[in-house]
Amino acid sequence: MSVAAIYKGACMVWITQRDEAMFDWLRVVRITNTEGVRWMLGRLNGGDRPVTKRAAQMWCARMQEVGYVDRERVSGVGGSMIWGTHEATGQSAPNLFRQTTRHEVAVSIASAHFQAAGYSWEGDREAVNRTDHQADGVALREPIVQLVEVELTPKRGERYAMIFRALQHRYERGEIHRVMYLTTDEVAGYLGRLLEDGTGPSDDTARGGRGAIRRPAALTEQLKRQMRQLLRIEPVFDRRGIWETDVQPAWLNQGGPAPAPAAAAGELEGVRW
DNA sequence: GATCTACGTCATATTCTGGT
DNA sequence: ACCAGAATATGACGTAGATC
Repeated sequence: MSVAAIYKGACMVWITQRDEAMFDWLRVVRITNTEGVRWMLGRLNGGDRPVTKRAAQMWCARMQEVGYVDRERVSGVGGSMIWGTHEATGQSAPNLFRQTTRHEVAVSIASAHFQAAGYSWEGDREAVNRTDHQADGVALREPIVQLVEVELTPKRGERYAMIFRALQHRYERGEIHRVMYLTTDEVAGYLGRLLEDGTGPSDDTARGGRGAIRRPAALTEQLKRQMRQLLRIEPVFDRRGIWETDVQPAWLNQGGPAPAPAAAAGELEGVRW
């Protein structure tokens, strides 16, 4: 193993391949928290379990001491935000107070869980046009290509209709096999109703920050049926966007190989998940 | 074997939050 | 503003493993 010793005053910190792999991961996800570090360190240590919270904190403290990691406690979020410094990742520090930051941290936790379960993880390709959709990440485990969406607040029904059409298009082209929605309880309930009868939530619970969500007339029966096959919805995040657990959910190892899109086209019921 | 880092557990300190 | 409890971070210490 290639190991570099970094001296900072009287303190010496070993930078191992594992640490460099952590920096690579931080370059992809940009920002995370202690939970994400726990699972990624566990994965890079060669296991499928997270290290303890203390170990993750110690790793952050060591890397912070030599200037490779920075962190900050943010009021109301819970825990510290953690990111790689410019020296470690070549990227500038993230803005901790953007609305999307909580979402980015949640995506990083999802990424860490998938990788701990043996998937590889990469960012989705950019949307090719206005009707296309870029997911939060892609979890790969040969031969299955799984898009991952982290959904902490519900979108408008019309927006979902557009996204679902884009997902179905990508599925039919053979680009992807499945889509996993990792959500809060609230969003899971909303999406579940949306895919069942298209009614969506009552107006007072269906606020995505842009007013009440109305009935999404654009969601056709065919699209709902297609999405019930293509999507899987798992409510793993709490209201803060934290997914805190020491055990991997069973569904990370469920599903088996997906059928080719051509085969699935005529035989949709119950084959993909 | 000596020395050093990594990581675990337990105890303690600090910070945040919600109620009065 | 103040207080109590919860959440989170930190410190101390022991053990394991790597290196010389």
